[in-house]
Amino acid sequence: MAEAAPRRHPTLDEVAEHAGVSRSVASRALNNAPHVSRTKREAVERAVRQLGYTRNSTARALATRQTGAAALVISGEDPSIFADPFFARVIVGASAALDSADLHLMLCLAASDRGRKRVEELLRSRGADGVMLMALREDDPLTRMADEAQMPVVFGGRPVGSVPRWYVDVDNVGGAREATEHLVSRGRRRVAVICGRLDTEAGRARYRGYRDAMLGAGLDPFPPTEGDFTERSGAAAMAALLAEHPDVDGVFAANDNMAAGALRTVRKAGRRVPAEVAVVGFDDLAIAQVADPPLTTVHQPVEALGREMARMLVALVNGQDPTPLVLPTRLTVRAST
Amino acid sequence: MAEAAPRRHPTLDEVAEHAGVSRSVASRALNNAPHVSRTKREAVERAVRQLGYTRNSTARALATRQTGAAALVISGEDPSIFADPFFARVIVGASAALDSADLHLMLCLAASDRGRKRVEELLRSRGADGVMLMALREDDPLTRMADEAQMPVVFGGRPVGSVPRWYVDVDNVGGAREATEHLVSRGRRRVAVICGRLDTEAGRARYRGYRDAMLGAGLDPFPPTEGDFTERSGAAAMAALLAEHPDVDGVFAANDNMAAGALRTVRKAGRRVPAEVAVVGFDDLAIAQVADPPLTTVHQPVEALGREMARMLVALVNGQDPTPLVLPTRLTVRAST
DNA sequence: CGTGACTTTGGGAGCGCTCCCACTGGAAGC
DNA sequence: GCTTCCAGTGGGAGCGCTCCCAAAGTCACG
Repeated sequence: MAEAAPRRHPTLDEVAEHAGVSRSVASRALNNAPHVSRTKREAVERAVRQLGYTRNSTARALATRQTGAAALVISGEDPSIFADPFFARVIVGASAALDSADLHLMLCLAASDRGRKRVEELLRSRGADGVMLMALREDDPLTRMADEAQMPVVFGGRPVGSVPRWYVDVDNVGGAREATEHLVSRGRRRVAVICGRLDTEAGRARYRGYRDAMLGAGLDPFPPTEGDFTERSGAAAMAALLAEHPDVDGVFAANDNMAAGALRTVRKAGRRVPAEVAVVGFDDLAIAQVADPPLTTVHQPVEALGREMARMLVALVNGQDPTPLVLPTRLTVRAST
Repeated sequence: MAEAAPRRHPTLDEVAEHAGVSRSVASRALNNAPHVSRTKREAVERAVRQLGYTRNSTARALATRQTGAAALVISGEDPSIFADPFFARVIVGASAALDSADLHLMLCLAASDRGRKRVEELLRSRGADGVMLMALREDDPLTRMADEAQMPVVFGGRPVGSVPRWYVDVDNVGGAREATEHLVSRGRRRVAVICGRLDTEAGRARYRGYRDAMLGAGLDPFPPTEGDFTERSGAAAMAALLAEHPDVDGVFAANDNMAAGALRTVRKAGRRVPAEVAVVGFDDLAIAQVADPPLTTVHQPVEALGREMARMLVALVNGQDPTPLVLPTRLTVRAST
């Protein structure tokens, strides 16, 4: 026609013109909406193909007030927390669930101040349809931002000191209790604990579970020896434990990384696992199976955690009001106990 | 005023009215653009504060034709490939670089057909300003999509069989060669190789490096024993190797996961590392330090890989024409050799 | 053949922002 | 005193889409 110039991106108007219909009809045809005759629908489809048209998602987002994206925000002082494969698996689960709801995933590592600023900007400027929040710590500035967010918020794990309206968590207390009871049932009496960060709810809850189990068994719980969920901190905590309580015969570590570190220290100290010291972890990540000896651990459904967070968010975005979820854990016994 | 109704989201027009200026001035003030008097600028800032205004990022995106987001696409048959902590570290690097360019990160795990469809949709509908592509395999459908993408594309690692215009890679050949030469320098003569997937460029390049080094030392290279970059596959490959070539005295594994698996098998077979069999890995991920014995490995700058990909993309988005980058590797010697 | 009940159609008004441009008025230059 | 210049200003036209709504066409039924 007149405009043979190869425009970069054809618009819906051009498709409509090419197909000899109005913009409205073209739009309806594209969205598989009703009230379009068979002929015109086909004409539009042909025009789309000939022009290589793809709808501009930004314009659509503006008109519909839906961005088509959900954000996953991972808090933490420094970005290396994200190196924990735990998050990778959460993402796998969330990504799958978002995929089936046709939502894209925006990943925000809110480590630096700048990162947090940008998250705040995102939450306030409606750059996403909803947000999933993880790894919050005590007095985390993200908690306030979440309150002020202009969109639905789902928490992964509960924040410290408050119970949000919507969250997906794992039965940390129950899992830790079961792990500790298992050690006791193996005849251990001096069962120590290597805690995760006690400024996280998961860290606290797992200690609580340990404590409950010890008291329930009529044993003295150890005071918390705190790690930060890394292998290195587990190794250090175990060294401290061995120095102070040489008669320790069991250890519950609040995650697998720290349990692996503990294993390393115990081995280096020349003690045998599980004969002299039995060790239980938490998470059941890959490292648990690779550890030497393979780690007895509390399995938690990590992909499911991500998936359920995403599903809950999708429900919220669709105007529903889902109920919070606490996923069960399950003890997996291997050679370390 | 007349409209005392508590509107959900104030618009720029409302801010302008509240501040007694025009929309244009308000916009300029918000963007720190020139041609705004001090008084009006302050009036706008006050109005913004009073109304709790935040700019609608979608509307802005439509007007500027910039989404403010970059996508990171990770290919792969099944999503579990993403569990490899390698990607987490790439993300940490990329995220930091994108942060300083004020771009958000969209993460796409293009595992399923549906996932790939959605990536294609994203690339064609300009849902991002640019895209980083990783873990492509031979004849990967994403290669074609990348060609047709309506935005800049940066490759992480080279795709099989072609050299894209913009990429960041790691010196896989050089690293593998150095690893193998190191084994030879330790007096090993029967040095086997556990390859990564040979339908990836990294897998092939690392085998090539191994082969070069063996030939250079006047030794017979082993034919490739192929793994898939997982610990389990490394263990299996090592078992096969030991069965077929009981006299193996050195192994180069194409990544740390497989090297760790090999370590496990060797230990189970009752051979000592490194006395009887020396093992070298590739990547220098956390597992290398935790392995028993700690793994000699080819360190690659994983965060830097992500960072440089992001930087290159930012440059492209800004209309520059950066040059491809190949990052150096470095052998890190530990107790396994 | 009129009437109500649909379905199909396209015009137009947004969604909330940026940016071009024409206009004003005061300072500087001659 | 009269141009020249430019910082400051606001109107208006998009960006490309969705969706409301009024108008036109189709059909069956009494």
